[in-house]
Amino acid sequence: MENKSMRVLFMGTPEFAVASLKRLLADGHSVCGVFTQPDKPKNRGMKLTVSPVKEYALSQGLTVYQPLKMRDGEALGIVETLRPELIVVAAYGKILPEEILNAPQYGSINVHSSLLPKYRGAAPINWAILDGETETGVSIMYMAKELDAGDVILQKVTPIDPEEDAPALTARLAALGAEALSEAVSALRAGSATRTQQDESRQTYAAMLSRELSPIDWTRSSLSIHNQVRGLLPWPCATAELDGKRFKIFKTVPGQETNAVPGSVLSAGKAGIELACGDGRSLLIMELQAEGGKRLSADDYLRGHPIPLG
RNA sequence: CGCGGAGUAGAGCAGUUGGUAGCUCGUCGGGCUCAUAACCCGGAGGUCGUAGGUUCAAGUCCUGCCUCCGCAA
Repeated sequence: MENKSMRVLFMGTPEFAVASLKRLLADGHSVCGVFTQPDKPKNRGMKLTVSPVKEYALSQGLTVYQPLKMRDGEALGIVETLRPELIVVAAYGKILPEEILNAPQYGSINVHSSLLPKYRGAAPINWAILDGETETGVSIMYMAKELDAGDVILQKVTPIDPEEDAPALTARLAALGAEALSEAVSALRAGSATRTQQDESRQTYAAMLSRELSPIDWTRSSLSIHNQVRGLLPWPCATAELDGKRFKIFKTVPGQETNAVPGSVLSAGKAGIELACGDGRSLLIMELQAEGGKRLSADDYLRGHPIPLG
């Protein structure tokens, strides 16, 4: 067992990355340090928020580093001091310079939640859903200077359920990613890891999400709006205006055929709030949240807030 | 101290200028119907987030605290 373990420097920030860090520890690797984004004032009251990776790392007694910049030499200094055999990056949120990537003898690898070369970039899971993809997966690849463009070591594919939302898929891919990472590290250690160049002609880019993507355009198809709702969770969320108020929409179900004007409310009851979309079909809102209110099922919401049809 | 909204029956809401706490749904009992997320009748269920204060009287006004949420990041 001893000779199978690696001295690893881990870099990651959100919940997605925690599964991979956990797996490295469970596999018996020696995690010599953890890089994560600096604590930032966030949320209501601008409270200082600690990243999920930092929280977990500290609970395991690991040493956490939160360099502000990757290129001022300080980060490289830390890496040289730690002397990792391998750097593992999972949704760290910072671009690493080549000096750092190439420092470890086994190099640096990344856990990316898409089937590269598709969906390079910051929000691959969300965009896969937004685009209505029926399958996605995780890739473990070497890190190259260009973002998410390095040679792939291995990939794992998984279907996307038509009702699955981004948080659910993220959780599954985090587990799948940890699994793939585990295999990749073993292969690297054993010298049996392969590397496959990405087909640049097929690459697509998953840009960061923004609130501009939120407003629902009811002239679009029922299905694409449904994808928008599932893909934009947990942030920035699809939003709709109903009865003059703005709502976050959390869950929808594609409905029936209709010839009503897009955006009009066809019914509002136990089954949900049914609106007409642009492709002659309707969409049922099942879960929503008004400003200042909490997340409610359409049924619960309607009890205290009748919505006029039309 | 970034801005703002909210805590009232199991759930969602209303409660006007302070004066016996109300609505919809659910729930329980009964009835009606071939039938129904149907309809009718009746009942149970609330220390109004919490601690104080003002008052003859506080869900309602004032102050502190707790919790939840929208915006902004």
